[in-house]
Amino acid sequence: MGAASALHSQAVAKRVGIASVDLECLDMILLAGPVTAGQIMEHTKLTSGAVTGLIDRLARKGYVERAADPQDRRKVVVRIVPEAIRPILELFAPMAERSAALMRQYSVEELELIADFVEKGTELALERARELEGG
Amino acid sequence: MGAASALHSQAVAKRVGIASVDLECLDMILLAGPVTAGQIMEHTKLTSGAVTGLIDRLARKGYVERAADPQDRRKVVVRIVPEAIRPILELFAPMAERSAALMRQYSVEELELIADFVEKGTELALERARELEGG
DNA sequence: GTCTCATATCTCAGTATCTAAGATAATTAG
DNA sequence: CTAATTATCTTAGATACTGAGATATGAGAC
Repeated sequence: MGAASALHSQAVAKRVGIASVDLECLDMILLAGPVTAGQIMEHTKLTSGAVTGLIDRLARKGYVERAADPQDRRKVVVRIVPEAIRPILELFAPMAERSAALMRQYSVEELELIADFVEKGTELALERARELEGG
Repeated sequence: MGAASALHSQAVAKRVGIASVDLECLDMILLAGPVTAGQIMEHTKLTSGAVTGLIDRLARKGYVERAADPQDRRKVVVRIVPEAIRPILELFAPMAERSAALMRQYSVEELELIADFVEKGTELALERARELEGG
């Protein structure tokens, strides 16, 4: 399912005309609200130089804007430009709708069971990833 | 969960010292048996030139071997070298064991429900990806 | 058989992205 | 107020990808 989901994202990215990493990053900014370049570094595991380039690409296409953080002026906060990403959200909409339709076929108890499994599986993967990075 | 799974794969790839795409490709060859360069193209959505380079990298490190297809000598079949990938499989083992342990906490009926949901979700993503690529 | 077209992979030039190291600027601690 | 730290940007060099074209094999028409 992870592989299928990655293929879906890749297909959307190709339609939009941006790289998969760039789209993934855009999604992250959308979900996490305005984020700093450093947060993008942590999330994508890219170096600072690569993140600078990534933000440059997204900004050049108008999807995001850079702004100085008033609290800490070393930081750069990156904000989504809502109008610009609307076409992208529309490409995701059919998948979201069909997922919702799939979920409606299950009872609340069943969905809770599935969600619980998914959360535990996610935690397992994240924990093991941390282990591999650390030791 | 897809993102977490991707992070786990990335962490394994980093430990092994190869790129994520290369590891993903190795996994595919392992699952699908000996495959041709063309099948790798389809799976990874890379161009033929990129796949040549990818096989070169895996072969140089000894993980796979090239061989001519006796049926069609234009084709190049790529085979896993089992001894070489053993250390990689060991890095995946803990995650596999813990996933198995998680699954043992559920009844057969519950697991069937979850598997069914996952399969349907996978099909949804693949179908939508095909739509985006086609129309 | 041989000619043509299609298929499978490789090669190569140009482009893009990444890493690593170092520069710049702002913040924090002593 | 100086030194150390933090956050981002810049740059050079390495690597990988795309697209076009080369090479070699296979398949069908005649």
